[in-house]
Amino acid sequence: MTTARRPATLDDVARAAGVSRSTASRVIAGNGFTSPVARDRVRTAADRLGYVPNAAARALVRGAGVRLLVAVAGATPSVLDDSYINQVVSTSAQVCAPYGLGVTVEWVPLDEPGRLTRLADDRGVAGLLLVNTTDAMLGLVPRRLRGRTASIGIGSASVPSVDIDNGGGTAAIVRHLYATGHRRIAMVTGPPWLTCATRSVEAYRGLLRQAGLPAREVVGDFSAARGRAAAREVLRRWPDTDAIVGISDATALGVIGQLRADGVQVPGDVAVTGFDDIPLASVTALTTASHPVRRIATAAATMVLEQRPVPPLTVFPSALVLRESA
Amino acid sequence: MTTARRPATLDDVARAAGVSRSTASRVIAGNGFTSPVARDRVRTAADRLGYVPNAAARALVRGAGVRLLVAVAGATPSVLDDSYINQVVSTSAQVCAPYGLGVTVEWVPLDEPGRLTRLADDRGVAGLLLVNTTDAMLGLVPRRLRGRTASIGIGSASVPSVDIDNGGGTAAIVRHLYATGHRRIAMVTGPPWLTCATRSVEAYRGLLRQAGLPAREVVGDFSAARGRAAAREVLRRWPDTDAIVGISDATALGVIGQLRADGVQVPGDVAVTGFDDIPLASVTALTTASHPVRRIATAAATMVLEQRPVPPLTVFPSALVLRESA
DNA sequence: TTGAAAGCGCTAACAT
DNA sequence: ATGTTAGCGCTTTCAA
Repeated sequence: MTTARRPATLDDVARAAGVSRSTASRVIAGNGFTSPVARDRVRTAADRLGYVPNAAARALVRGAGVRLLVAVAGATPSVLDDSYINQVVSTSAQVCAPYGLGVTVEWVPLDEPGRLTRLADDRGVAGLLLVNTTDAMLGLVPRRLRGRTASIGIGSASVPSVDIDNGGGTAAIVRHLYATGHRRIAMVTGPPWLTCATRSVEAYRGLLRQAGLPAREVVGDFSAARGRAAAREVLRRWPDTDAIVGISDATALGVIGQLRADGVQVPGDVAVTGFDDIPLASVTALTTASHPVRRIATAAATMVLEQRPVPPLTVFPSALVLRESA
Repeated sequence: MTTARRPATLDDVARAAGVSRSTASRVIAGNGFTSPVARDRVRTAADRLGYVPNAAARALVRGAGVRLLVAVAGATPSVLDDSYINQVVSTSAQVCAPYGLGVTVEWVPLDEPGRLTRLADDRGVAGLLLVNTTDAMLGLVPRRLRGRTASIGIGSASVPSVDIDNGGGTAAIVRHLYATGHRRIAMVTGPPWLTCATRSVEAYRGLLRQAGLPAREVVGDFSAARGRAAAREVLRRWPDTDAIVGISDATALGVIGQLRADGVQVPGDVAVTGFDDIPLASVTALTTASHPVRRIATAAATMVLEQRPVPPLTVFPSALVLRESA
């Protein structure tokens, strides 16, 4: 039985390997010149002792941080209470684990982007992951964090980003509706300030215009509750509507719930589509577009962790998922 | 404009306040004796300089860690890919933010509880949050982390826990079914090793026994896919079943999907209930029991952060939510 | 290619 | 009640 003794430090490893602490450090951290012999001996010793570098000590001397900050822009703190955000945070936390870094989430009010500065000025912050960010916030990323920042959504010259092809995804949905005979297609949109939502709306508008059809838009906010209300509004304003495009699955499910409650057949009378392909979309047979959120979050987190030159924009495709609701 | 200069250290604060670094430390960290005058001057100086303690330095000297480890027990790594876990991780990350601690998630294989030891031996780990843990894992919490560990689910003499009153919640559901005239009630259970799931099953069995009714159990795994298959199995084995209790909302939604696909009316022919009240339960009009997951995660995370003596077990109630499916 | 030495920012004895 | 002092474990000049 191994007694619960003090865990090995770099000094222990160096001593066991018969080299100086500096050499051991160079081998473990992977910087500076080391002879193959030294490398080998240090690695062996480290393995044998179960050496794990002390993240705090490392961060201290390097002036680096110990955690990844996920900064989510939004109107209210409740934006953090969202399954998409949960997934991004949780995935980041998985990606960070092997690096010995933790993850923290904070809300940045839309009308007070300067909050980001306060948060990012903390030296404990090793990297920054912006979610649903605005141009104003992108401009406020402190210089110290340049190259240690990535954005999920829009990016900038100095902030690389990963994004979903929302336009393409929405276009595929609208084309499908058109191809299946729908001509009076309405949309429940997202908040206007959100670029990714705007791209969907623009794709919808563009396609309808091309087809010579009028746009029928009601503003929503991604929530199911708003979706219910929006469904009523759509049918009140345009009673002959035969399809409703939801900006999100939650929106679409709200729409469907309200329609069915009002005796409207889905998809018989009105076809309904979502966006995101949340787990329950499959259960509820919702036609939607799927997005690899985990892969996206992984890509973004990896960018800030790896510090390698990365392409300024990585676009992930949106894939049409046909089910029964449209 | 404030030039982007080096952030203030404790030394800067001490100098500005005209006291020694130790005094400043005592004021900021809140330990040891300090005069009201000193307290005041240090606090003022810290505010003025925008001082933020360096988490790495603090952790280093204290021998404490810099992150909270959320350890999730499960059969496969895919347990991390779950909305409940996402919510726990994300909530913890919110709670940890003001403490300057990050969060990390790792999977602990059920058949290899020792993995926990390896993970927790990392000195970077400041605290431990066990999720869906087993007795074997509870016994492996390293001594260093005693008092810095909490469990969501079962606990032990040395590990305080927060838990849901699954038994009570399930009992309320079964009673409701009974009260509404159902007598041939089946249940799609969870994996047998999970204590919280077992408690639900036992409540179900107990109530049926009391009523002199036979139990009808099919093993599930919380997933919708398994729910679909289980629905078929239930009706094959007991064709006259008039109600199905799902161990989770996903299970129940799978059950409902399959029943409807097979032309069975819900709740007309068979009533179906879920458990958890996920956001979409309301949209799909699922009768279920709701649990304050965010409050639970907050309570658990706070326990490990605050280090105060806490009650060994905090039970959160399960609240019956009546909708249309039963 | 390696070692010696300095110090990152902070806390906690210990002394006063 | 406060100051002095000695590190926590690591990286990184600087010399050799």
